[in-house]
Amino acid sequence: MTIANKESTNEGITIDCVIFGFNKQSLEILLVQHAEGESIGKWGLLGGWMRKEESADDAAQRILYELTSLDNIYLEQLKAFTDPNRVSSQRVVTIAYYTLVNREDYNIKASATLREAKWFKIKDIPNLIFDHNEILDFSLTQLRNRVRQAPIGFNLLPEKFTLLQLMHLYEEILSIELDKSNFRRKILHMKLLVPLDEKQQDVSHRAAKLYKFDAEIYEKLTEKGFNFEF
Amino acid sequence: MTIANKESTNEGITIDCVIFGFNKQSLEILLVQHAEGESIGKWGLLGGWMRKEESADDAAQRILYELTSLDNIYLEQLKAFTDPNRVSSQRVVTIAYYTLVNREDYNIKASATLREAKWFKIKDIPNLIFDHNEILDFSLTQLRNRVRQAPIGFNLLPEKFTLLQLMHLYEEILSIELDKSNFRRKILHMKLLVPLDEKQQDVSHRAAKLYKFDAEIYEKLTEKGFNFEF
DNA sequence: CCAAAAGTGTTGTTGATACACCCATGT
DNA sequence: ACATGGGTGTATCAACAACACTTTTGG
Repeated sequence: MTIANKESTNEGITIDCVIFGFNKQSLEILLVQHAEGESIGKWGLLGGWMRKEESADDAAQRILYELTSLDNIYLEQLKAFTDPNRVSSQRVVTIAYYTLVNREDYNIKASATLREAKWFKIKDIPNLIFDHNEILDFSLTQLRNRVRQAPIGFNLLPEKFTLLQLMHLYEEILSIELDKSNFRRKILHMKLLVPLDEKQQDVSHRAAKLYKFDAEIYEKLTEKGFNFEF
Repeated sequence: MTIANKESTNEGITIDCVIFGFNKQSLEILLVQHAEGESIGKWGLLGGWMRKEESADDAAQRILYELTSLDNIYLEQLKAFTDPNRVSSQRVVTIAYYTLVNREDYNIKASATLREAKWFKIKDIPNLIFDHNEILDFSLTQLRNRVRQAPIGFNLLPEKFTLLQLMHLYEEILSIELDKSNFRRKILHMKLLVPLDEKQQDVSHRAAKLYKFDAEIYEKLTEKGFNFEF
């Protein structure tokens, strides 16, 4: 994020967001181009100063909204990065967040954005400003752990999805190969997904049934002692 | 932590530590008594200001050392707590840590401490200053999750321990009951523990074999794809 | 008819669970 | 001898992996 414009901000604390998206079977990250300061043109995480009257969660929501116009996004605090030398010119502590967005939603609303933003495949991440590569690595590890313990992967998919889409998502995030049949059994057995009376359209093969994830069902199962594990 | 004495500190950022210990089959937390300000006599987490030239990790180590004289302790960043009103008088962001200590080590070295400190059982935690109860609750949830995913519980035990001690530790932290036989099988099957040529002393029943945890073995197993799961 | 993905069925293996039982030691 | 915890053995069941198979649909 940019080291300028501190009016009404909390001294020395910024927010940085790692924004994950999923597109055509690959995991991607949204980066923004730096517009000011020493490092014009370099890519980095989306960030901004935390304001005096807002919490870090609120600040992250605001910063995310300013870029994407997206609201109500899955957002989780990652870690505070505090190395005194992480930014050369002055001391800045950053509180990093990661977020999972549905690329379809994003594509619709992201028109009126201020900064240059672009999706990068994990393999193609360039050198980023400050310690942003480190933050990104950390967030990837975190995502890989979390996605096995809680049903958060759905946030990367459209509301209605097929089981194979979901399987490809897990394969990509965890860098593993899965067996179609076993994956179906395992997921359906959890009774977490709502089967819809709809099928894929315009595919040149047998159309797959669509499912959606229901957070309420998950809550109820959790109360009964159910534990999502993949 | 106390809202005073900010010379050479980073503006508005403190460190708070949730210190877990395990004593006679119950999980306990070390709290310190507030000596200054509005809330004299109230209990809270051990805390202090982060200094300008140190990272949060370093600050946490230092603050912990100042109280306990303990070095090289298992310490992990929990979360930044940032509600603008979490401290009434002014805005203070805190970066919370949790740490697992071996009570035996602590008892030896904790003599020359500055503040009044006391161990509390989880059930007996009083009302704490600021949002420290919230931080504590969060750390408990975190501990319960982490202890199942990584071999960190050993930090709460003496270097040499019996399998039953370890089992009681898990039972207490996770609030569950475990089967002795099945627990032994599961843990020993991981081949993570080193059996020692030593037995318990001075017990009024058959003496149990002692084991120790070896971090190097764990590293090697992890490289081979082993995943600690309890 | 063929390609491509959807979806079902079968089987062997592994690991968790429940529980019964014997062993060693201090009082 | 008995209480207390240490330690072993076994039967049952559920979950998972591997893999073969059938079904639907567009081109």
